[in-house]
Amino acid sequence: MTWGPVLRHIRRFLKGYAMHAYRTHTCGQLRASDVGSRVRLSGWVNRRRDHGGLLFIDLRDHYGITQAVVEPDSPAFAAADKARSEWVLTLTGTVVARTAETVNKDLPTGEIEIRIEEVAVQGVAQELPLPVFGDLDYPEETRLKYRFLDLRREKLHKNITLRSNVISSVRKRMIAQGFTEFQTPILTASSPEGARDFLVPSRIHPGKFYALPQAPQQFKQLIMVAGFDRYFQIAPCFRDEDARADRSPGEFYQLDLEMSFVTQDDVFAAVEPVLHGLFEEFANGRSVSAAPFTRIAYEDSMLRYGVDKPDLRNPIVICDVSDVFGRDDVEFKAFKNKTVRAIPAPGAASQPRSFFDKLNDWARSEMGAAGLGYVVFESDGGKLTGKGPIAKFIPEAAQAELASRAGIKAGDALFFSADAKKERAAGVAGQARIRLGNELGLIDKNRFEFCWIVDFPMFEWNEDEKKIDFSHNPFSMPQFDRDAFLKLTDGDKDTILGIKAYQYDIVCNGIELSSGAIRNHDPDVMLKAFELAGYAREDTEARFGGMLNAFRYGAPPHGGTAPGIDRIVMLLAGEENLREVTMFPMNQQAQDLMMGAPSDVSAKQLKELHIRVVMPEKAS
RNA sequence: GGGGGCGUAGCUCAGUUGGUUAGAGUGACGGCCUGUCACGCCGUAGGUCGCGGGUUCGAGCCCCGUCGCUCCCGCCA
Repeated sequence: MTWGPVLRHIRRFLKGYAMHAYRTHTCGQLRASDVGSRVRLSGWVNRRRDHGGLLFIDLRDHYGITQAVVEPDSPAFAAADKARSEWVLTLTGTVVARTAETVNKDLPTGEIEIRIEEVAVQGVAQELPLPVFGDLDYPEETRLKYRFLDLRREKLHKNITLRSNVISSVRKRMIAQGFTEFQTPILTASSPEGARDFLVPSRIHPGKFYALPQAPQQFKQLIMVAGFDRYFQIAPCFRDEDARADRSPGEFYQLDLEMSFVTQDDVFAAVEPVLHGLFEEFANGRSVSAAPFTRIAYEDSMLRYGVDKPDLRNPIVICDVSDVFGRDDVEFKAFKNKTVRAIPAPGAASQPRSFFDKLNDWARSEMGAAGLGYVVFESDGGKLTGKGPIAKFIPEAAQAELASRAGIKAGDALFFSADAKKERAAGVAGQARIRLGNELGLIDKNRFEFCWIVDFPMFEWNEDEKKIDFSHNPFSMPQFDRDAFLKLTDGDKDTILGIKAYQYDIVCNGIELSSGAIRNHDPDVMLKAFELAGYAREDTEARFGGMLNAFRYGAPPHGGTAPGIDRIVMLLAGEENLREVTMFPMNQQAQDLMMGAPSDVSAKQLKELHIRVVMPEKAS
């Protein structure tokens, strides 16, 4: 006789009855069909409701909330009664159906509850500096210091989960498009252009430093030179610049991508389905503009929207009316010989006087403008008539011209931004357009409107230093005949400043999601471009020798872009601050309040790194 | 580096023209309550009004300085 079959039988028997130490189900799992089962759940005490003769405990985990109940005559009551908010408990009991009146329709588990038979305390919690239950707003400092509590809260927990799902979807979509994921170094060389670098001192090489990559820009181009054809990476990027609500201090993530043997249109065609599909997947009822996305030349964007990242949900379109104010019959002297941009404000005629004064004050104080003139158009016996402080300087015919050019109808107002400098007039008009869109409620929050901004200028005039600068990315390919480009000299200033680059941004709802370009893979053109921007050939060779050298051994034409992951998640989550979609963010002063970074280091560590700290002198 | 806003109980906030003992809600603690799900009711504890200085008979409130947080400008190829 053998014991084998008997042991197997016993094992099978025990498996049916012995419970897992912590849980048989999650807190979001049980349904009416589970009634009668004996189950074990583990989680945090979300909420405790003590009715004296009856104690409810809502147990919460990542998956959901389940109500548990215990009565005073139960042997488990004493233990359950001690539990407080955010204690971690393991509850064992039987699933019972709730009566019709006590079903909670707001919870997926609302048809049942657990009748508590055993309570095990896994972890107690002190009084909370930040309640997990509820969605009240709390101070940033508290939230960051107790990030682990904030992350338990529903909104943040959801946002971070969304972020993970977004990244997972991006990977799938990129791989499906034939891209291959590669890692690039975190410790690399300091790059002379761009933002301030984070530096890491070298122990082995005294006095020398690594830099954290601002972006894997040169690496991804080298990957193309290496023949991998299509690269992507969810790439960490590090820039030591001051923070903003939509700009994390220190570090952020990009969907970095690069492709070989492509034109600008090929890059667009590869990126559009990824972004469009991604946004559709997580839109949750919101609409996503159809691919192919609208393409707007930089110059047109600056004219029509006053910014290079227009929010196309805003229906307001700016137009130039300099010539109307230049006419002899228009007497408004303040606008003569200036660039004048007109910003229509649909329906603003019914706004009180304070609305116009407030906007004017804002333009003067925050934008440093001379002010925002305006004309209110009303119907006067079927005829459109301008009213307001400056209307009397504008004769009827000129008013009609302004109205028709700006698409004004009765009940609208028309604001004017004027400046001797074209860029300033455009900039103030652009900010006024955004403000008017918000204040007049013209922005549909349930839409994602994408566009490409294309044809950025390759160079710009630096007025302070009286020289030509790169206006965006020095590695972009100029839209110019190669031979003619190589022959350009300093004397061709106007021609040079007119050169566009194969440089483009993706914008969604007024947020710049990414910047990209068809790269300059021709060493001669690259040296020439840097020469035009005032860098001697030797300097360029010294600074970008690695990449230039690579281009001399057979470089394919290539291009790419790098949408910001954090900003994408921010848009999809409907948040206005990156900290709401980042698991462990730093504060605006680039400090991690939970971990205490940055921190002092020991004298020994400094010595090993050949570093001596010189504290800044305190102003006295 | 510069500008705006904020700083009062563990937390969210109120606090009148400068006037007696600085309040409410929430959380904590104790009591009552058998169907709640933001449970309800009663009670208790909890304060260097960010910090320092000044004006005043008297300052949470006014002034100066300072620190912290936040938003913006600069900066972010």
